[in-house]
Amino acid sequence: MSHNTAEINRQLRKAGFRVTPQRQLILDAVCQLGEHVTPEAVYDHVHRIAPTLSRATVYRVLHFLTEQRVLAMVYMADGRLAYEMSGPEPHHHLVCRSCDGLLELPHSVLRSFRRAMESQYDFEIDVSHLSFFGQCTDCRDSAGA
Amino acid sequence: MSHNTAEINRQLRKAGFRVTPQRQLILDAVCQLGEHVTPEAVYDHVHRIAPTLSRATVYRVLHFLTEQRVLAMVYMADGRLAYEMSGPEPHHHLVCRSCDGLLELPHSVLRSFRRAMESQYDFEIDVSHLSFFGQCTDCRDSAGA
DNA sequence: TTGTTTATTGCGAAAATTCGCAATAGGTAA
DNA sequence: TTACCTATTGCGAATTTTCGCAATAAACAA
Repeated sequence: MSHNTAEINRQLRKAGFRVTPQRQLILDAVCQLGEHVTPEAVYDHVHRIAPTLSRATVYRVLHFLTEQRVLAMVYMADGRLAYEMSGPEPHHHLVCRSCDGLLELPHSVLRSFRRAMESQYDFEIDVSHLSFFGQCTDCRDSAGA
Repeated sequence: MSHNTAEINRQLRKAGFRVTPQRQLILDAVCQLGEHVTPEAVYDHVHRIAPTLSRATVYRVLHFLTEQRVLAMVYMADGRLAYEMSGPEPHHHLVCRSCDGLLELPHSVLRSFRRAMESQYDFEIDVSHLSFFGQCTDCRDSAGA
């Protein structure tokens, strides 16, 4: 468990929300399961510990924690939705549509783009996590051969 | 109807796929319904004309036409998936999470970013349509007040 | 502690999306 | 035109995601 539970709980309470065992379990699950965690994976994991915890709650909590910026939504190549912890330093992915491979993109790469949107459009992009889809070197090479 | 049917059909046949009335109806529907068209909207529209056309087919054709780059997937602020024609000149959106408003982003803005990814990571980003989420001026102002 | 308020959960049903498979019908070549 | 091959459809069932509402239990104040 690498997230700061106490800090997160304080933040939620301060905003008038409640810290429930369900929310903690689900957060722990995402944290342990790593990157690109699907709702079903969370449910499976959590259901073993708390068999009465319902699917609906998993979905609701996942949404909720995303709104609170504790988690970040991640789009998979197939269009499905997954989640992961949204750490203090955002990171991004280049997702290859052909091989489903992931390339990490440091946040610094997005900084200038974000600033440009702010100055040109007065729009504040949420960059907690972005995924870009396309083709990696290897797949492009083998396709073009 | 503003898409070049003949050209698209030719392209599909050339790739070994078939041009069916269902596919044409669904494509026409997306074209007519405009931007950010949901599967349900397509089904409603198409179902009036062809009552036996099934939901499954709508989903399959939407996926298919996206793979063929005829349509582009668009993520809505709530995480749901929608579709739209992927014209010759891509355009992008700044989507406000608070008011769901859309700001058009000309493709030129993305060009340099795309090139950077290509030279730095040798990764070819598919930029047929991108959506960035965040907050627009108005919502930020009213929230911060 | 105890009581009050109301955010949150669990349940079952609804809605949305995907899957498997037999039947249909495009494309092509003779 | 006809016949063949197989991509695609429609159907119904499975799976995933959302919804509505009554019951529960966090947070907080007394």
